[in-house]
Amino acid sequence: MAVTLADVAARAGVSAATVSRVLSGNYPVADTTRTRVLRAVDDLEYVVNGPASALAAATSDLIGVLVNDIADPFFGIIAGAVQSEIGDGKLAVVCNTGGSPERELTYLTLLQRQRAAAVVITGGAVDDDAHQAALAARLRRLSDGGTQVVLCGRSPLPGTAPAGATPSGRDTGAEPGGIVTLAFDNTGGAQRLTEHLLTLGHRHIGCVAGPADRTTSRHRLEGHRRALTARGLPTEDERLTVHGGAYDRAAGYDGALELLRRAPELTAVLAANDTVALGVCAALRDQGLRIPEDVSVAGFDDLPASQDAGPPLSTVRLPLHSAGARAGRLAVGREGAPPGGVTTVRAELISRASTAPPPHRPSR
Amino acid sequence: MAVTLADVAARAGVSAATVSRVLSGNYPVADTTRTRVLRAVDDLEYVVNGPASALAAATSDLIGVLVNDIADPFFGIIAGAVQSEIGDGKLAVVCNTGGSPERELTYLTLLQRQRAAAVVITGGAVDDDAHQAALAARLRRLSDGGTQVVLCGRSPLPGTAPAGATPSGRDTGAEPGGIVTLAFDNTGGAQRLTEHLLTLGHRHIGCVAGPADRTTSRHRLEGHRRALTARGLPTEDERLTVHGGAYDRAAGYDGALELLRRAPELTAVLAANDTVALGVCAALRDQGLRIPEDVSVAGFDDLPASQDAGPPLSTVRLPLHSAGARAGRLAVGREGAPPGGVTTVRAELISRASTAPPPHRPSR
DNA sequence: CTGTTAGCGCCTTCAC
DNA sequence: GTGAAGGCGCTAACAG
Repeated sequence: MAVTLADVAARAGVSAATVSRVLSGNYPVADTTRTRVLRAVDDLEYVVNGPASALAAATSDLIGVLVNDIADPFFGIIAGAVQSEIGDGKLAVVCNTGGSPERELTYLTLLQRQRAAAVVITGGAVDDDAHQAALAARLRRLSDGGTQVVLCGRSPLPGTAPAGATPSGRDTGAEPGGIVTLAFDNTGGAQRLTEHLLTLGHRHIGCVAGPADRTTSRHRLEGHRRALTARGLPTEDERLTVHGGAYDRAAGYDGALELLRRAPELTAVLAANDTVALGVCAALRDQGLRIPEDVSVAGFDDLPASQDAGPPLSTVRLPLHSAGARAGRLAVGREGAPPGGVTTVRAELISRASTAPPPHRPSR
Repeated sequence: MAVTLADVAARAGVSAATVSRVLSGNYPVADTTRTRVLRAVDDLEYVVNGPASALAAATSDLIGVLVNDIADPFFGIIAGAVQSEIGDGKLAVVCNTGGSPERELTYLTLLQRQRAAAVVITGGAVDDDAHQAALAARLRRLSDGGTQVVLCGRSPLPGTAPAGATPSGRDTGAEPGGIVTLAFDNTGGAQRLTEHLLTLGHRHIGCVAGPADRTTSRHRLEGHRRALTARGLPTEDERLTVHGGAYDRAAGYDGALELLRRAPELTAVLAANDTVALGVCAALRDQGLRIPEDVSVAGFDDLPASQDAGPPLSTVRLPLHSAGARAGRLAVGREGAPPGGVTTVRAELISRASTAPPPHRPSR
């Protein structure tokens, strides 16, 4: 039905092999024949059959990108950056996992089925050994099958990337097909954020953390506690921390109300991320509290919208675009893997109007 | 190298055809053989070879989604909704065109090469007859090749979807493989937004419109002018309208400054969309103007961030999620095409704190 | 219900 | 520099 290589060959008066060679370009062909073939291609509006070519060549130009939620700019920015770096001939297959480990595995199977050239997995993982192991197994199989695997914004898989170079000096992470990791410094960022609040004078800091079963949540909380401990302050986890069901605005809203109920004396709230922080702000305002005069609020990620929020959010900037771009380059082999296969990208404190010193006397 | 159907067949003691039948499920197979095959599949960790299967069956489970910028929540929301409706076995290939018509065509070729099952094109088009024609031609070819084409948030292509049912009563848009369009009512939405401003008492309304060569920009401006004309007011296009180079914050910032220079008496600014509006707000604030006391600002789209902006934006809500979901269902044939192949989805006025009556006396 | 037989369209050694 | 031929892994008629 559709026009095939053979049709083009017939029209150009050459063999199918020649047409193939002209099209792939990686083989010497006489200039005169080349132009003749190209004209035939044009006349017939021939378009290569991807599946057939992938089958014969045992390669594909599909690159999978796994994200929790493409509607969330956090992931959108990373995905866009990945795509901008993989080149014009490659196609980015974006898969929304919704944060579900099962869907993550399902999509990886689908991508393996497509013989994807690479897979970029973004965002934090579910903090569960069984799932981590299942994931690691599948990723190793993908990697063995020639698919380049890149983790972006997630800690290295256990047992996948050796910690540092091996005794022999080989950095195993750099071998082609190895699993490369670009981790975000969630712990360090959160620590600096809490220090910022402590320096402002806050002593009653609530946390609306992310879902309890996510590594990102755990790491950010860890940074928070570290800052507290470093100053010899108690952490009061159980009372001052609530876990939301998701990283969304509603979780922030509900979490803030719960926090206020438990600890009306608090003067600052640390949110799981910027989106959650906006929900926190909304809840506080609805309770008649001013930000930052009565309560300070801080987010995480520094999404573009955060600078235009009311008030602009203090937060921790993650270099989402550059990390995604680097992940894209790693995926297509345009950049070598870092030594050990793992790099951690720094998170930078951004101080804006949503944080300020606490009120002199508890206003409530 | 990788395990194939034949390997599974050998291990299960059946023929390759039987394995294929078990896996695709659309053919009667004895229960005992089925389980035996399934166990072999499991033992060998077999994963179907997508390209081979696509080649043999002449179908693919790839669905292309063309967006201007996946980092923009406008497109992220639509893309996410599309993906949520296409089903678990289908893969969404998200392509960032960056608004460039050339890249749009390039990606369509790539998708045609993959023999994509469907293609969803989102967002406005470039307002250029040549490009529109080239696009229409390529889409028709895709459509003829069995790819379902869906336009989401874009006006119907000229000469593609007949206006209404044909005289004979056939609604050509409903035939499988036809090009389906879900258009946004940009004109109506903008008209209502300007009416809102006029009702508040504004008489000097500036526009920071989108790029001049985009249909979306044109349609929104048209709505604005219509509202003006309906009240017998002059439009003053050349002086009160500036076109940004993109739909981004910087365009809003620069556009607002330019507008202020040209028409310091203005009391309201209509932005191309919410993101642009945030830039406008930033510029106005930097000039010492209060929103909405000195100047009102309105956006378009009602992105999630808009309700949390400072101040919350008055805007026009576009049902991005439901439109994307519908586009997804249309793409996979889970929903029939509307009569004539075209539907326009309504845009709803959302009034928030960024718009208010103008100051009594021009404050400047 | 299951096995056999042809291709699907292209790439890639081999010869010429 | 170009052609001929085989096979990539799977599906879809046919038989049985």
